Amino acid sequence: MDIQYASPSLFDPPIVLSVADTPSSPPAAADWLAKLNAAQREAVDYGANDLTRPPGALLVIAGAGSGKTNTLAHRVANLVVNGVDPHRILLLTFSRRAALEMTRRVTRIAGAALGSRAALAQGLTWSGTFHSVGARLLREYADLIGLAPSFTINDREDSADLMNLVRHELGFSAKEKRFPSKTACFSIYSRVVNTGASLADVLDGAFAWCREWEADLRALFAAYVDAKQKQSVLDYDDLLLYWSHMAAEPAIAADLSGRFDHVLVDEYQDTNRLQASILLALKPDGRGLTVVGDDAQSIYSFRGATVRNILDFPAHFDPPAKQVTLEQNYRSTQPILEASNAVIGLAAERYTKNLWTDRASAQRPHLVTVADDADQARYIVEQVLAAREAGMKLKSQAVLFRAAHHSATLEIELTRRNIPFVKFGGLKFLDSVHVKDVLAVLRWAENPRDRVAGFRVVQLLPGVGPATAARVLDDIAARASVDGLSGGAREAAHAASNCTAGALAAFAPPARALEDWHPFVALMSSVCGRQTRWPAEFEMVRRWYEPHLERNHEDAVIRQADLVQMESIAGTYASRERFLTELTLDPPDATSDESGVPLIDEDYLILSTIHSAKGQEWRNVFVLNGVDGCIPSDLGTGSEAEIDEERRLLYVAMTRAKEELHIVMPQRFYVHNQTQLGDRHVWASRTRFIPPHLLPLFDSHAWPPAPVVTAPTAAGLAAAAHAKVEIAARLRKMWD
DNA sequence: GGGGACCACTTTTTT
DNA sequence: AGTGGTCCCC
Repeated sequence: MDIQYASPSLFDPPIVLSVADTPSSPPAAADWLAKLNAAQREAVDYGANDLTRPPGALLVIAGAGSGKTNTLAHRVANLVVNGVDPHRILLLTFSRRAALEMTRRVTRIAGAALGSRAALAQGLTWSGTFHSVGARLLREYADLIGLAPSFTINDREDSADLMNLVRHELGFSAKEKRFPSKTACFSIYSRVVNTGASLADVLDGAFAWCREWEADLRALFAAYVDAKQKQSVLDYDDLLLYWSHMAAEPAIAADLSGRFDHVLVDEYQDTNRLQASILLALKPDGRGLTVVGDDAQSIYSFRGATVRNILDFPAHFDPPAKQVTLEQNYRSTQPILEASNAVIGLAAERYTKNLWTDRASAQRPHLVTVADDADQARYIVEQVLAAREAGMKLKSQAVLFRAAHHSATLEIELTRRNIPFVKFGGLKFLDSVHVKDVLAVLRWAENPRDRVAGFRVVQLLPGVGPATAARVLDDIAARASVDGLSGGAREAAHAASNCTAGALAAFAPPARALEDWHPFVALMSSVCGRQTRWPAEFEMVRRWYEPHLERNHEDAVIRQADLVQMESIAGTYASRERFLTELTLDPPDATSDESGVPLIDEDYLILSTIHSAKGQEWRNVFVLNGVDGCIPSDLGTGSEAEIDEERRLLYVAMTRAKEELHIVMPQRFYVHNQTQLGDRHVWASRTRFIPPHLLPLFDSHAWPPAPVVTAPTAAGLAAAAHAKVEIAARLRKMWD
């Protein structure tokens, strides 16, 4: 089959490595590999210098801080040094940040080895998350698989909204007994897709209270899939699902897997069945496949990830995958590592190794008892500032927590004390209504069949509610189906675009919306017809939106500032489509206090959920709320498996620390909005993951320290008696 | 049919 | 704090 690549710009001209740079045996057994230990070296070298064909599957079990990223980067660099075309390497990472870091390192390492750094800088074009790579591939092959290339991607909320729309249409919202919420429906759907399990099994396992709705849910999901297809909209799961089906289709599979000689996957313990199936479809015999991970750090099972992927990996292939284990930890001091090992050692199921290190230290991790949330914040501020006084940058220090809201009190205290910070995880500014409103306009323009976006946009006008909005959308759809009947997916999309403007202009709005209707039609026809160049278009939408923002929100000024900031982000993307896609798949993951995002060179403290801290390290680490109910979260104690995942979370948090680790335990904390009792506080006890027999591994103390009662000593008084101090006289003198 | 007022409920983690 | 539902008036 002859594949025409839709966007050739994705492929930079292949890098030509000069013959002198690629000797058949790597230069002098490569001293650039000399710093690696034996196990790392084995992983890096495995099959790398056989130019005839890629080696069989490789599994690298890499404990926390064992130089995993470095090893993977060296392996990629080694492949390139040995002549593999970097364009033919697919590198799947967990986040965009990880992808950038990896590309940076590979460039540096391979550059040092080859002395042709500049050429390699643009080489690794295929690195990113499963989802973003999937989106790219799907756009290229869209025509072949009956997908409109202009498809838009729904984030979690959009997907739930669409699910809700369908739920209403099927009349499930009016059932006599309450039907599962849109979020619940969507979670169930997503879980079925990601785990590859049957609906019945998923319901039995994780959603027992929805068991009775199985038949209705099945009908709902069928209608949901139908709606997505009619609207040319994909959700996150579809990016993987379409990819996996595409890769299993013989006509496309050969071309697809032929594009990549090597596929490398980071954080393999956090992939799900669907992702594993994609890899197997790409590399059925495992040749050229490398996966790296650590089962002790698996913390994403709530999203369908399964450690079975990593455990069963070797046996998938014949001969079984080569396995290399990295056990030397280069990150943490020995006492920190010992405490972390002890915590993970109590897991019901233990798969791996104890990490070891030669970084000695006398300082055990601190286990600090404080009175409450407020004292916890004060303790951290005091310690952070003290460390900075001692020369440790704020950026080298991090505060980690189980749930995003756990840092609320600390954030207030930091703001009050003027300490800059950046927070990772939790709500993104993309989730706020005003940002979603503006994005909905752009998404609707990009894909006029996107009903969720259109529904939202039309209702921004005063006097337009769900009923009118539905009529508007029906008008547009009716027009589009007449005009677009003959063409394929691409033609239909174009036709739909024209129809939006036409149908809007012809629509008779309700009296209350009359005044706002014409500016709205003008905006939409301009945006749909691409009459304005890209970043300028954003400004146009923003200006149109501003009066609606002011009408609907008390705090319009703050929200306006967000949109202005977003406009400058928009300017960094080449097109509307790129902007929407990348923003949905890799949303900016940091938020900071109201002073705005700190400048690059400015120093700031890191606040992060434990999940978002994955793969990172800091010299000084504070873990908030080391108490039962927070770690483990009281919502995650249903089963032994859930508890173990919470334990791994604590393990991940602890192993982020290089030099100092503080686990802080407020003795009581406030619970807000309890239904019956209103706000109240509850007493908390130390996390169950640090039982009494582990206490010797920690340095336990309370803060603030009990005041030492001092009295003048007899000797002191005797000494003072010699010098009689005339204080009264001094006070008088002040006014002379 | 739109929308304001009021109430109950809810968020653990994220591509 | 924001959502979703219901009630009621325009």
